[in-house]
Amino acid sequence: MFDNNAIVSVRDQIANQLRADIINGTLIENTKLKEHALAERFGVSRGPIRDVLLQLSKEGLLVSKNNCGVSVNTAPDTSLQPLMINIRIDIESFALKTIANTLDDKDFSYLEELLLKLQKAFEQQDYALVTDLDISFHRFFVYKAGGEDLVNLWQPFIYRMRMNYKRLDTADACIDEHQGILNALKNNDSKSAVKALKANIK
Amino acid sequence: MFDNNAIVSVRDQIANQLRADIINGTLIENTKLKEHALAERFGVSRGPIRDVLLQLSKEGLLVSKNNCGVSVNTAPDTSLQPLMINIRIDIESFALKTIANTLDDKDFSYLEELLLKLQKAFEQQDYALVTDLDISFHRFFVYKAGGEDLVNLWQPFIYRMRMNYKRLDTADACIDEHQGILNALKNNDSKSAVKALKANIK
DNA sequence: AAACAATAGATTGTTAACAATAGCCAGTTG
DNA sequence: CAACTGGCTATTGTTAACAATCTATTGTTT
Repeated sequence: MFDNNAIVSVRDQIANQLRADIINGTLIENTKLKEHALAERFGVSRGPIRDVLLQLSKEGLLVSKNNCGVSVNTAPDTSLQPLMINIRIDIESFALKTIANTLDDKDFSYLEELLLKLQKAFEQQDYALVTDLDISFHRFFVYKAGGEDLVNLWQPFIYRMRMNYKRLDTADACIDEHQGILNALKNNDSKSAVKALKANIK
Repeated sequence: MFDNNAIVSVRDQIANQLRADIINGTLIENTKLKEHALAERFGVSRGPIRDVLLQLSKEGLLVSKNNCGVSVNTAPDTSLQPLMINIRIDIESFALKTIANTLDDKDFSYLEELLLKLQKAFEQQDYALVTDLDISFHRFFVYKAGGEDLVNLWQPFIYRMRMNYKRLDTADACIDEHQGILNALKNNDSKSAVKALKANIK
């Protein structure tokens, strides 16, 4: 996940693209996705496409009915939102507490760089990239604390939640909140980090 | 999920079988699963098998490395267990509170029947079935409260947790705990239901 | 005209052959 | 003797054709 080898499988590339389209609203709710059309779009056969659709269904972004194809899932019912927020906070607080005092300079510069890119993405109004970087920032903690394993449990929540608020905070607030988390980590102050996190998740 | 049509896709049948094998310990950690062998075992081609492996990887029961096949995942690190227990309780408490006062006789008799089967499975020492029925009991709440959507978020946690304790409680304790939840629901006492739930999850 | 049945088209589910890749073992070289 | 290169085998990744299923339309019947 955070190793040097930047090779990404065809499947993951397609999955990332479709995920982005759904989260950004390019693909609207209930849109039916046809395997053949997607295969043509990405220049592969239907096999890998089916893999991707299955994957995204497991993540909750798509819903699939037997022999009836898959379509873009509706945003989760708002009644679920408080629950999902709680769980995100549970997981990410756990992560922050776990990794506090274990980060080195390389980790910090990775996060700093992420925030710089985030700032730039805001300036260029590239909101797809904003979302991507935002998620990457949080994923870093989760991965550090619980590895691929915990990331797999955590990811569906964040993806599903993102379907609800297409509109993001103002740039300044978002950057500040993330910077708050990062600063607290630098000071080995996990309590403040969690506090900053809670301000960020809503 | 709980509708009459009992038709289950080939994919799901195979997935259920493999899941059971992993949770029950028939398939031990780090066992490498070969697509061709599985295809032969289940009498299908490699296509559906690949789908299943991808699905179970998303659930965390398997891990997959590019071009290197999939193998049975190790049980989650014990440091994650408190977190996972919390989240299960979060979700299932939410579910119990949500559905309290909404259940009808049909629901209750479904749950009663489940407990009867559970008792029988214990008597016959069919622990695979015990696990299955236990999970079904809890899934009922979660589905009622949040539909397929919430089930998808919840399921990976329960599967992953089940990898840790192969050994189940004694029959009596397990039945009693579930009966406690059911009784509280019948009395529309969601508070007691949650309390009984917390006793059950550990 | 409304309801039902049959048919045609489109779409997914499955299969088997083909291509690419990783791991392993032998043979070679310093 | 250790380390490396090369090819071989086993396994996964991909493809395109075929089978099964669903949707919609059209035609028939009452």
